[in-house]
Amino acid sequence: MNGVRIMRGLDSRPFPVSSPDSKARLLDLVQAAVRTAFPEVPDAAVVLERPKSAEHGDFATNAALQLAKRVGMKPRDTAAAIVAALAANDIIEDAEVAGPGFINFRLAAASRYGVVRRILAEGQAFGRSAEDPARKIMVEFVSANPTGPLHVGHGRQAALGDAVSTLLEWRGWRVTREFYYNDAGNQIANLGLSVQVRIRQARGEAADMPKDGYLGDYIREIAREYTAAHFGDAAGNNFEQIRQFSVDYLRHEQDLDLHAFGVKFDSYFLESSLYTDGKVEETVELLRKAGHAYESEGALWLRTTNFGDDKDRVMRKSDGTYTYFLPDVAYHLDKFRRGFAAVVNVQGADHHSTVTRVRAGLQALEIGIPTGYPDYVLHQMVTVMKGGEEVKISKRAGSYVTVRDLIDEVGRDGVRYFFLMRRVDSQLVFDVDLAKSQSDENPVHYVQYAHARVCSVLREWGGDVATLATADLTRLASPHEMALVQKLAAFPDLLERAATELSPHLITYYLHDDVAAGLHTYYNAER
RNA sequence: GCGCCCGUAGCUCAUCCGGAUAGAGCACCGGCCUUCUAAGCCGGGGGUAACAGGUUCGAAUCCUGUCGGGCGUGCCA
Repeated sequence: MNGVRIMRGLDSRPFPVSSPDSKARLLDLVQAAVRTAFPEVPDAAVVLERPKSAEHGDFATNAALQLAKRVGMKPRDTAAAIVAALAANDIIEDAEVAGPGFINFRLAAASRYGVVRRILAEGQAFGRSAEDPARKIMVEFVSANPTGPLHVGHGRQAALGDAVSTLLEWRGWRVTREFYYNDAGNQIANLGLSVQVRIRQARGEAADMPKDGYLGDYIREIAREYTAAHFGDAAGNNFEQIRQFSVDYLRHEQDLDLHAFGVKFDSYFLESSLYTDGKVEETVELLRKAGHAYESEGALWLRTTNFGDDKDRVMRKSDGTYTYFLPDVAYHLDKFRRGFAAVVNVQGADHHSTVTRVRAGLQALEIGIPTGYPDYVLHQMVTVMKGGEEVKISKRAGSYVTVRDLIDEVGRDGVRYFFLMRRVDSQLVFDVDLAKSQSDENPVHYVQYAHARVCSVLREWGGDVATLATADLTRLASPHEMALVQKLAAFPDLLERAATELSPHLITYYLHDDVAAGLHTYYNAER
């Protein structure tokens, strides 16, 4: 369990569904059979899986392989005993012992095609769960500093955060999407200074960039806007006003980017509010009271080594200002107090080191926040390919590929899909030329094309989809049709898994490899 | 040095809380256009899952080590 090792793991209990499906009924049957055949092992667990290969039936279980040693029988004999103990029923057409001791089940036609009726009846609700207001969860993502445009890394975060949120909603969670602005601290001061320098340079004055100044062209643009607006500060001397103007300007730009990307947040949280509301000070006090803070070399430290960190961390520097660490702890304390017992943070893997630190800080409060709070989805880095070459990204030098660039060139849906195609722990290569291409090499195109064909078929047919609910579905008996129906039946399980593992890429693969490929095969074979 | 992620077909990648013959798309080879998008379909070749050990009835999957790539390792965020 690589990518999610860092996560506490979400509660995977299934939410109640409207009516038990074939899988649930089959599971009951098999469990009963195991208890009948082997009453001496009442705790035997039965797991039904959907075989990769259609020739292994609709469902399979390895229960006999697991049980064989405990009951002192050969695996295949164990499996045969379970099959023999199956109660009479109308959903299993065939149960056979296969391979080393698997039991493969083939469903009766009525049960297998029941899923089609179910999809027709439930429509978009298929596979989803009703919202449970008691299950509140926050997904924090993007959280870019307002010091520049959103770049490709933020794009991956935006796509991931929004997709994870949607998956959780489909599984019944009440999700709050939140954006955290680091609008306090050094970087913002540098932003203000950088803009101030550009304002003065534009006036023909000599002014040097600070050491960590921002060099991108957008800084000149902000300087121009500020000068144009004037604010009675033609000389660019009102630093506080320049700083505020720059932050507001960039926040607005980021809002436009997110809007173009179709991502909406429920709330925005300003780091600066943690200071103005006294939450930073309060957090320090709580940590002191819990006895894990100490002073050394003029700084205030937290003994995070008591909570799994490899070294203690500075909370307040010797110059009296706070490191980013303390506001982070204060922020997550605030999330907890707002009633979010579950929180997922979507971040780039370059922030990996904060995970242990923030969790340690929350434990050090000793107010009953669970270990492993919050959960993290950490994604690996993004590189951009264009014209067969990697586009180098340097924030310092101001060379960039922004989210807006990608959206303008590729389109919103394509950009989102590309960002969701890979496991989060894989580095992602965004090939702009591929994403733009109208060819079957482009997975987005392949999926969209399948959808277009479905629409086309329905249009040609011209009938009412609702009437299909009463059609004779057992006529869907060709291998292509059966395979497609099986794929559709697997969707609810897939959805649950993708939500529990916070892994949207499972859905993109399903759409591409199973649904789109299945539809293309089906239409062309049956035409 | 230490920590985390990655290494699977020519390419891009799935599969990873151990299961059946390691899959998909593209690329390549051979077939298929009077009917809904040939932007497609059917068939075929292509694999020591980086490498070496270990655990197991069974390892791409778990453990150990080695090699290679990425990201961290701050009184920056």
